[in-house]
Formats: sequence, structure tokens, C-alpha cells
Amino acid sequence: MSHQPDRPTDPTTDRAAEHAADHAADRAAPEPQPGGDLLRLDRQLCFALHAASRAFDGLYRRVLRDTELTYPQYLAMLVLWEHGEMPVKRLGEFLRLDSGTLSPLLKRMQSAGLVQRERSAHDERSVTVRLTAEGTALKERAQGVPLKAIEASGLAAEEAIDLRARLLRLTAALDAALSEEGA
Amino acid sequence: MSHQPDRPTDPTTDRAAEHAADHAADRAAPEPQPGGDLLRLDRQLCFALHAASRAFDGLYRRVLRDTELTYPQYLAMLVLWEHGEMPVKRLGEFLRLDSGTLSPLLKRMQSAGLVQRERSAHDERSVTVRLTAEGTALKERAQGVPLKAIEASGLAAEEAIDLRARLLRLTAALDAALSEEGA
DNA sequence: TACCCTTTAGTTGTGCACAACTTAATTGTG
DNA sequence: CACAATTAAGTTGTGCACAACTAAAGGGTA
Repeated sequence: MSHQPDRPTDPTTDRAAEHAADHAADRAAPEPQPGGDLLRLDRQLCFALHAASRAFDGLYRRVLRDTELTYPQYLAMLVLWEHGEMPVKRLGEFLRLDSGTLSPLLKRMQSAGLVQRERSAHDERSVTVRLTAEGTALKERAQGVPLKAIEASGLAAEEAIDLRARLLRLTAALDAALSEEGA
Repeated sequence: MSHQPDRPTDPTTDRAAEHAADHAADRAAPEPQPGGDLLRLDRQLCFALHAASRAFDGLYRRVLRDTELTYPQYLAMLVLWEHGEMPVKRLGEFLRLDSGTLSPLLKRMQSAGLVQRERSAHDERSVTVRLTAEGTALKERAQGVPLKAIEASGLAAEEAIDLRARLLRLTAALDAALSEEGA
């Protein structure tokens, strides 16, 4: 079951809705405002982000096929290619992931021969993640990935940069809200 | 291990980088352009979307706590609250999910007493998903959710609408690219 | 030194997402 | 009508994400 459905009669997923969406706030309030379907707008917002993220995953899944990397593994490799070896903790800060996710992920990457893990000498609690020769070499085969991705996204470089900035701000705001209230 | 790290020395997750990010393209190219670290920009773009999506999930996880709904279940409920009963197939079109994801998800929602599933009479292949009284009633308790979410996001209504439109376009472009090339 | 508190990885359990597959019902075409 | 192709839902297996927990090391203070 794949993802090019004869779409349902709903503007959210309707291609023709791309401009209509700009007026969704108006349309969503046939009632004055109070009970006015906030849930409807919420749906559209949630969906947009959630769906975009999954669509992006799907794209990378395809583009990364011949590297044998999953998308999250690719993200980890990008950090390691750029910054070199680092402790699991720090990698997790870059990726916004905790050890509950990273430990098994890194174990799989180690099985694939891409990275090596070693207990730090100074601090036995810490584990250093290091690229193997094979992992380093993989960078060459990944050179084409970003271009294919940006191409498929249909975004101009400008738009991409802008979108990224917005999303980073959004993430920061959400994290802040979570940590404040979440005492 | 939680998610407010003493952040690493990387602009992607650095709060002060919110404006600097606007010039990342320039900074990323100390080399002319050709090999110019496209992988670096790619990382920032991927990360932004992936991280924002997960941060959003995290927010909803908290906001939905007293509804006993997970975020994906909430998304399904939003569709059902708005449109009423429908076949699994159509629900999947709204949510951009296939039966491999929906079947177990709906089974859990059924166990929770929120929905009921019934084989269609006209077409024995189809299964109709219907809200139970409890599921319908839950809408009341969820009324506050969107407001809390938009509040935590720090977005103005305008920005939210604009961001949503961009993300919908992005999703459409990615899906199109996937289906074209993926013949 | 002894004790406690913090930090870093890892483990366990649950749920989501998706590919690949199965089963059963329906549709289309000769 | 018969039979192949299509469609809807479900199942299986893998991987990611996260909460809650454990284990072990490090650091600080009485």
C-alpha cells in the first residue's frame, strides 16, 4: 500500500489547496471564534509538520539506498564526518537524542563496520565513537545525497535556508516550553 | 537523560545561531562551491525538520497526557471528530499512513474504547472505523490542546499558517518526486 | 576516608513507521 | 461464466524514539 492515494476530499491533502490553505483560518471559523474549530486548524498544523518529516524520511530512505544507511544513521554520520570522534553524550547533543536511542543505533552502525566504540581512558563512564576507515570512506559515496534531496524537495536554496531557520526557532521554542513547565 | 543539554559548540543547536543560521550557506563555503560542504548544509536542513518534528511530538506527548492519547492517535481522532466514520483506507489517506501502521494503531484505540471497527456490508474488504460514545466525548477534553500547543510553539497565528503552507508544499513535492522516479 | 549526589551508558518495554508479504473480496475482460 | 488483476486490511520483521530504570564511575563535602 503506497502513498499516492486518490486523495480524499479534504483540503489538507488536496493539491489544489496549496493557496486555499492561506485562508484556512477564515474558512475554519463559520462560527464566530470561541468554540470555532481550533481543532481543525490544529489538525492541519500537526499534520503538515508530521507528514513533511515523514516524507523527508521517505526521500532519504530512497536516496540512501545504496549506502546501506538509514536516515538517522546518516544524520549521525554527517556529524561524525564533520566533527570527527566524540563521546556518545556529545553526539546525542548534536542529534538531540539520548542514549536510549543512540546505544542501539550505534551498535547497529558498529555491526555494519562504520564506527568503533571505545571506553574513554580519562573517564570510564564515557564512550568515544570513532569512524572506521570504512565509515570515513562512505563520505565519498554520500556526496551526491544532499543535491538529490534538495532537488526532490523543489525548494530554492533561499527557501530551504529560511525554512530551516524557522524550524530551528520552532524547535528551540518547544524545547524551552517543555523544560520550563516541565519542572 | 533529558533534552536540555549544555549544548555543544555547534551552531545548529546553539540558541545564538538563530540569526547566524541565515548566513550558513556563505559560511559553509570557504572552498569555492564544488566540493563545498554541501553535506554540512544538508545536515542542518535534515536536522531542522527531523528535530522540529520530534520536538512537536514531545510537546503533544505532554499536552495529551491526561487524554491517554498518543500523538498519532490524536491525529486520527482529529480526523474522526471532524469527518465522522470512514473506512480505514480513507483515514489512511488523510493521515498519509498505510494499513501496516493503522491496523495496530486502531487496534490499540479500540482496546482503549475510543473506536469501533466493523466490516463494511457493501464491500467486505473494507473496514469502517467509527467513534464510540467515549471517543466522541473525548473531544471535549481535547478542546484545550491546540491552544496550549500553539502557545508553546511561540508562533504567531500568521507564522503558523505560513509554515503549514510551506510544509504542505514540501510534502507534496517530495511525494511527487518519490512517485515519479520510483516507477 | 566515607557517603551522597551527579553523570554517562546501557537496558527494557511500548508505540510508531514502513517494506514486504498474505488473505480475502471485488472488478474487469475474454 | 472463468480467471487474472486489483484492492483493502492485516501480519511480520526491522529500526527509530522515548520513558523509566539500572549499573558503574566520578566529584564533592562532612
